[in-house]
Amino acid sequence: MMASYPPVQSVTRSFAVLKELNRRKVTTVHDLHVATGLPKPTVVRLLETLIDAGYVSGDRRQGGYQVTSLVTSLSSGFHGDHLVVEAGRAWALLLTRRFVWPFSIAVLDKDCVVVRYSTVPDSPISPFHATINMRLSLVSRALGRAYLAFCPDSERKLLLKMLKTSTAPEDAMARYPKQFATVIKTIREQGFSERDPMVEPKNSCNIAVPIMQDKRVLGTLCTTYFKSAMTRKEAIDLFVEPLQIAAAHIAEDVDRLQSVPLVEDDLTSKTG
Amino acid sequence: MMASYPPVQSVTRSFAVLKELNRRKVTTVHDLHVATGLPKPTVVRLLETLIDAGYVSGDRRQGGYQVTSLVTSLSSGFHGDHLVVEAGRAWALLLTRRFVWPFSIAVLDKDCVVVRYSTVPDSPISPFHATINMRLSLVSRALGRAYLAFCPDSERKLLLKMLKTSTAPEDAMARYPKQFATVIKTIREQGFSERDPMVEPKNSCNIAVPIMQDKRVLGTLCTTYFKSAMTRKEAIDLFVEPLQIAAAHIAEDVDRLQSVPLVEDDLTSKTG
DNA sequence: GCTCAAAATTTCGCAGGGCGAAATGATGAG
DNA sequence: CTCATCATTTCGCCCTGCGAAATTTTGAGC
Repeated sequence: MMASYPPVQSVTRSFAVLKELNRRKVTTVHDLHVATGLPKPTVVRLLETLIDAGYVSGDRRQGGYQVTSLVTSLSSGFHGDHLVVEAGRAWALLLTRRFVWPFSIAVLDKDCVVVRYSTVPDSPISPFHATINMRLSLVSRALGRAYLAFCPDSERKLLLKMLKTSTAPEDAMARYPKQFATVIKTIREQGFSERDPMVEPKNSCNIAVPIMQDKRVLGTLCTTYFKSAMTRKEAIDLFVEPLQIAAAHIAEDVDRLQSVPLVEDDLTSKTG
Repeated sequence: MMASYPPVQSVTRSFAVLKELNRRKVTTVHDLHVATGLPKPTVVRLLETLIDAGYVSGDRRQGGYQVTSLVTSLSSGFHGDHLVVEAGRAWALLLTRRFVWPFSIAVLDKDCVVVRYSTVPDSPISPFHATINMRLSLVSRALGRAYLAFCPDSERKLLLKMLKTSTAPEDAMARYPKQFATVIKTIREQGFSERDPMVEPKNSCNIAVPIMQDKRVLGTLCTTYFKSAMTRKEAIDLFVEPLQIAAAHIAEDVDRLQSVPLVEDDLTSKTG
């Protein structure tokens, strides 16, 4: 279809508002005004339309607005997510319930990773955190570095080859193979990755681990924390082990989903 | 907030279009025109806006239009789904991949069940099937009947008491306790439920099983098939066991998610 | 390859729907 | 109680979204 119309302005605006509402648990009119640049009467009008449609609830007295369960109708037709994301969602929620900090899952997409699941909206202490569908560098971001460090050598060589020609500023270190090899080596030794300290935001840091299956990386799992809330050492002591345990469980769940028979005679034929 | 504006027409329309796109894998302009009642130029204009925003892709030559992975940004803030839904999603997808027919998961909500997950968009052979967020009768629908039949006696008595005053036509049988008790007894004996044959659509049927935990029903899982594609006996032979096996796995996953320690010393203290 | 029904796309004049500055109201920190 | 700030409401205006009609495209059937 060759586009015959310009985008419908109020529709584009309403999706910007809804997307913003999905980024946190509760959002105010002011928050939406700031995030979208829309005049407040416009924000209110669109909010009221979303409330009328059932996708949003709340008002000022409740501290703001939030999405309702009905928003699942707006994405229920998309099931193309990786099995690792399907299997990992509940574990990420479990981690946020246990530790309160936000957790995310990312998968490889060409020469970067994409956040496919995030519990940012469920965490009351959310540093600026990659929102869902955000593409993150394999070179400078924790979620990406965990992928690069733990994927098979042949895959890493291929990815690094692609990254050498990348013009993205955050991929710059890929053009210094020796320096970056040291980074990769350190990550492999310690079993987890962290964001390049040169990359914004500077008030937070994150820790990521790979989700492995048969020496392949299915995806990566990470948390983010405020530097003001704990030291790096405290964060490592607190998060690395639970991240690794959860990653192992996610991998087990993927295994089971891929191999469990659903009929008794399938089981019989396998043991037969 | 007291509503100060009428809903923005084009916004309401665009969500109706997007919701419809989520109901199936691929949708045509004609399909959307029929489902929403909107004139085709209006449908095309809204579609182009959704494409421009990245939530939809495709065109006539691809057989129609479909939602993209970006729609997950429109619901990512909602995480209030029951753990049974989180745990069950991947299993439902697995079932559809294995059997091609659609599968759904529902949970209790007051005096009916609500479909919280459905693989209808992933199944090329989708009979009219309950879409996500649809409320279904406990009395006449398979997903609801499976709940009623297998929940604890005390809970069933309470639900039946509520249902006796229901004016919904599909709950009518709740007012004939003896007749309905026979239905419940049969379902318990055979281990699965089916939709009341008097309820539309008549060209399909479904089979549902409970997802049990400690004698409580966490939710229900079902499939739908065309009567023209197989006999009732063939459907029972094909689906009941896999449904029951998948339901057992889902329940196990819920158990593990609720109880697994994420730190080694938690594990130590438990075994200590 | 042609016909033709049906679906898809495009045009464009029009009017009313959506807009946002300004005004007013509500809230809560100090 | 004051007052800064956020929330809500008003309402005149204008340009955005509309949809009938026209045109184009598609593919089934022969």
